[in-house]
This record gives sequence, structure tokens and C-alpha cells, in this order.
Amino acid sequence: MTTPTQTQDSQTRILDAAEKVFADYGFKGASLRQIVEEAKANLATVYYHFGSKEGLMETVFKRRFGPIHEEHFQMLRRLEEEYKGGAIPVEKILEAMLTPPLRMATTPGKGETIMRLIGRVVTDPNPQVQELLRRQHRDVRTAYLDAFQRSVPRLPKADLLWRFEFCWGAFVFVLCNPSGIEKFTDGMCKPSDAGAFLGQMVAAFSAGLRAPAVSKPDRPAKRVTQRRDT
Amino acid sequence: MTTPTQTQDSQTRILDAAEKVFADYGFKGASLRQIVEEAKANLATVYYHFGSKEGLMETVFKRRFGPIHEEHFQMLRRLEEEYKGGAIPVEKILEAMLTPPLRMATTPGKGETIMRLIGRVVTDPNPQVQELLRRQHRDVRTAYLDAFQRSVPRLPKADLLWRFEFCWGAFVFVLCNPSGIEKFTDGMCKPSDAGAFLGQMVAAFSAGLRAPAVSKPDRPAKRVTQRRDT
DNA sequence: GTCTATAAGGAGATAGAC
DNA sequence: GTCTATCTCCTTATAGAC
Repeated sequence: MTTPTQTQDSQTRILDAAEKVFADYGFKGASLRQIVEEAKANLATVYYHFGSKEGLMETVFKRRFGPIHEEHFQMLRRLEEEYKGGAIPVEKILEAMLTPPLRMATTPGKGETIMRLIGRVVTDPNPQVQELLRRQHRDVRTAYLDAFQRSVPRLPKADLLWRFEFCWGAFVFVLCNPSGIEKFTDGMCKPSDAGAFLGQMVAAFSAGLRAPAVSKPDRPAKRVTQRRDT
Repeated sequence: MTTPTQTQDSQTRILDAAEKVFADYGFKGASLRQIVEEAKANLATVYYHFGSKEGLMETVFKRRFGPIHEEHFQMLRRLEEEYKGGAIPVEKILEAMLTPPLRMATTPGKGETIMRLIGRVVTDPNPQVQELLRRQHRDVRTAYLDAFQRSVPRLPKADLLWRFEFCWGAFVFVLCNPSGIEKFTDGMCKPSDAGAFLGQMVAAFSAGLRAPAVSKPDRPAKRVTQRRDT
């Protein structure tokens, strides 16, 4: 046992500090010196543990986004079992999609920081950041898109894709600047209240996803054994 | 007349270049040296014309956001005349709110850059940037919120505010990374097609705004001349 | 493993010649 | 008005003592 009264090891302190500073200033805007000052650690320690600024960023992301990623699949699998492969109501899919990040983003004490980190990362201009993120979330994305497609089968694919992007965009926009949202709405919207946030998202986007189609209907998949034009 | 065959003066070249580099890398991520290289201008020219990096940023924003701001009010005023101060359909308000930035963001040649600039700026972590932006758009925000409130009077204020943020968030999320959206949707969503983008936004969010309420009904404003509890 | 000292380069901003 | 040279500060990263 190593000095039981010490709060945390330097590695964890640096990760916590990095998470905070990245959330505040973005990847480029955050400096390692700010981070180690906040962490009460030494600059060289960062390089010893994480190799580089980019390595630190990867570790910061993995710590939070890894569990979210796993829970995403768990929740969707559970829904698919419950509905036995049939259509799942859009409300349930939306809940399953938004709950994992929301749960992580309301971790006691660090909730607001994690919330802002998610929003910051998703909208970060740095291609390194974008690549890292999209690579990990591509399979989640397609899994949820498939579920939605089965749930609103008559909605053209293009419409579904637009509305899916809108939903995700609205969500991360609020995550980006939760205290700003609260301020500009005179406290009537509190993103820190995960239940209210989720309820509002589900209400708005289940209606949005069920709205009438805009595009022309998808051309149905060709049937090999049948012909229409004879 | 000054050398008629020269394409543009240095001021304009710098503004164009800055717009591009800010859109690509954000305010902090963009360096003046990158900008002047792109503009084929001299570093000192930036300071001569704009005073500082922040001054350059302000000018870049004003050039694009000023006209958008004016058109916002024009379109809303025209709608209010047309409907003589009564309720305007939410579809019309949404159109009036999204058309000015979309028109600007589809300027021939520079459309994609301006689009990304808007998205980048709105989600930029820098407080300077945020302050500058919100100060100019606060009055537009309240004007459109008022219009929506009259259009869906039975919707609780809190619900309206949430949905308004969702709408704005979805919009700027797409603006942030239009080519990414197009790529991840296999070309089925083209943000550069302003008509399609607008149509999809209006369809999704007019339904979202008309969705059933989530919060309890607002307490009606007190009437001075009347009492309910006697 | 931990820390100090420092390298090497990029940033914003300015002085001063022309 | 325009440009070169430079100042000063801050950045990521590393070498090497303990």
C-alpha cells in the first residue's frame, strides 16, 4: 500500500487536469504547462506517462469514451432482445443513444467538465481529434441508424440521415456550453439536469423523426425473382 | 485608378485568407503567419490595417455576420407585416431564421468556407469569441423567440427554449463540418444544397416545435384587474 | 520514477528603414 | 503605406542528474 492518505497518483491527477483544460480551451488551446500546473505535477511526468500531448489526449478520451461506447452497445442489444428484432419505438432508441453520454456527463463532481469535454471534442477543428473520434464511433452510429431505419421504415434514408445528424448536433451543442445555455435561458434550461435534458431531446426528436417525409420515397430493393416492367 | 488588373487589395486578400484559416483551425489554432502566407501579404500589413489578431477577427466576423444580422430583422419584419402581428406559422419563422446564414453560406466560390466559419465561431471555446458573437446576436435571438412563442402559445416557455437551442445547435453542427456530413452519409446529405438543407431543417423542427409539451403549463400572467381566488 | 535545465521552434507584436 | 528584422514570450519536447 502506498501512502494511503495521498489523494491520487500523478497519472490520474494529470488526466483529470487535462480533461478540464481540454474542455475549457480545446486541444490546440490547452497547453501542457497549464495542465501540469492544475495537476500539481511536473512537465516531464506527462512525457514519461503519455509520450506526447497527443498521447495524453488519446488517454483522456479513452477513459471517458470507452465506457460510453460499451454501454451504447449494451443498451441497444438489450432493446433488440426486448423487441425480438422487430421495430423499436424511436423514443426507446433515442433514450438508449443519449443515456450513456448523459450518465457519464453527470458523474458527481466532474459532470460539467466531462459534459463540456464531449461537446468540445466533437466540434474540435483538429483533424487528429476528428479522426480519433469518428473511428471509434462509426460502428455505434451505424448500429443506431439501423435501429431507427427499422423503426420508421417508410422514412426515406436521406431524411433519416438528416434528422439523425440534427439530433446528434443538437445534443453536442448543448454539451458544448451547458452553463451558457443555462445563462441565456434565465435558468429555464438546465443541462445538468440529465432527466430534463433527456426528456426534452426525446420529445423534440421523436416528433422530428416521425414528421412527414421530405425526399421522394426510396426505391425499394430489387427483387431477383420478380419483375415490374414486363 | 490603381493598377486595374490586380485582383484585390491587400486588406481584402487578408480578410479572405483569415476567413479560410479561422474556419480550418479555429481562432487560437490559426496563426497570422499562415494567414499572410495564404494572402500573399506581409505580416506587418495585418497590424497596420487591423491592429491585432483580435482586431482582424472582429473585422472578419463583421463582414459576414453584419449582413446576416440585418437580413434577419428584415425577414422577420416582413413576416410580421404579412401576418399583421398575429401568429406566424412556425415553418415561416424557421425559414426566416435559417435563410440569411444559409444565403451567406452559399456565396458562390466561398460558400463552404463561410459555412465552416459560422459553425467554427459558434462553437469556439475562446471567451473573447463567444462574447463578441453573443452580444451581436442576442437581440435577434429574443426577436425570433417572441415570434415562436406567439406561434405556439400553449407550449411552456421552458420547452420552447430547449427546442430553440436544439434547432440552432443542429444547424450549426452541420455548418461546422459540411464535407464531413456529406462523407459520412455517402453523399445523401449535401449541406451545400441550401434548399435541401433548409427543407430538412424546417420539416424536422416544425414537427419538433409542435410536439406535445413536456413541462407543466406556464402559470398565466397575473391580471391586475381580475382575481381567480375569491 | 521524478525533477531541473534547456533545447528548438513558433507565436504575437513592434521598431524603424524606405 | 510597405517591408525586413527583431523582441519577447510561450510552446512541445528532451537530456541527464538524482
